[in-house]
Amino acid sequence: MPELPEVEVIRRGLLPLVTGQAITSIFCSSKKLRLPIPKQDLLRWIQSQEIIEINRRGKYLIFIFSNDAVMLVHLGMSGKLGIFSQSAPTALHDHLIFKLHNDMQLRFNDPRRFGLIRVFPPGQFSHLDPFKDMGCEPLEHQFSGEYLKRKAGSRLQPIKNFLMDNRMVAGIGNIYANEILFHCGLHPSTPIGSITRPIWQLVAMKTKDVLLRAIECGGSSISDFVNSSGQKGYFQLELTVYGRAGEHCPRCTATIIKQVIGGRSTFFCPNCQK
DNA sequence: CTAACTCCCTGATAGC
DNA sequence: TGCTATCAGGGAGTTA
Repeated sequence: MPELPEVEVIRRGLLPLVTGQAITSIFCSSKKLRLPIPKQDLLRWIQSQEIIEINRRGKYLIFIFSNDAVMLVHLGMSGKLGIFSQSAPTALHDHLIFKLHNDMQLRFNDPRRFGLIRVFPPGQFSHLDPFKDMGCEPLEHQFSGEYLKRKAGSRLQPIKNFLMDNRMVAGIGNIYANEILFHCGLHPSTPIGSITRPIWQLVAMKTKDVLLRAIECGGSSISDFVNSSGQKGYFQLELTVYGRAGEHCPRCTATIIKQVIGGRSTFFCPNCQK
């Protein structure tokens, strides 16, 4: 389940392999992802164009092409992007394949089809800004305790739901919300309206720490991008609480608890997180 | 206005 | 061994 760090690692892994490459042909499956794959727009605007850069906003990858067309890719729950040789056999659930000028292929594989591919014709991207409601990038300067406090207001919402709300903070999913709150010593149900300025500053700092550390972990396995099994190991980060119900807290002797908060599995140490 | 729920989808796993 | 039930969850949409 790629969240901001995984998406960033994928971006960095792909960059040196695809920038400057023209798309010589495109294969699309007819299966619907979150939305149908825009086959006609891909053929019309992306085919034969060169990849100029790849950016990221939250969990979205933003491919910029030489004609100024833009393709957004969201990996959903199970989406993967990888570079393969032409001779590598295609896999079940390969939904989009770009054949590149250097005879390699960029493949998008997504078993659960929660992913999303969108194409913006040249000049249309900023016009229809799909990120207008998205919150701050947590690794950018303006993401701060002040920002969080302002967004939170006096509402009763549990902080975990708040951190996972992409209108508040971009790119944080269930796993990193759990990890961040552990490192803050905050109970996931803490009402955001009750959180003080210094604690918001702690949240901002720990959010940056956890995400940056995860990106660094992923960076060490970037070489796995070119192989027939796609990228693996971009999940090398040692998770402190997520998925560890019943195990001992690494900081004290208490047992980590699993509880559903906001419809999602939530893991925390009942002793360290108050 | 917020908050809580539903749906989309397949693969891994638990239970029988 | 082989079946079925359950769970995983991002984001959009709907309901309360």
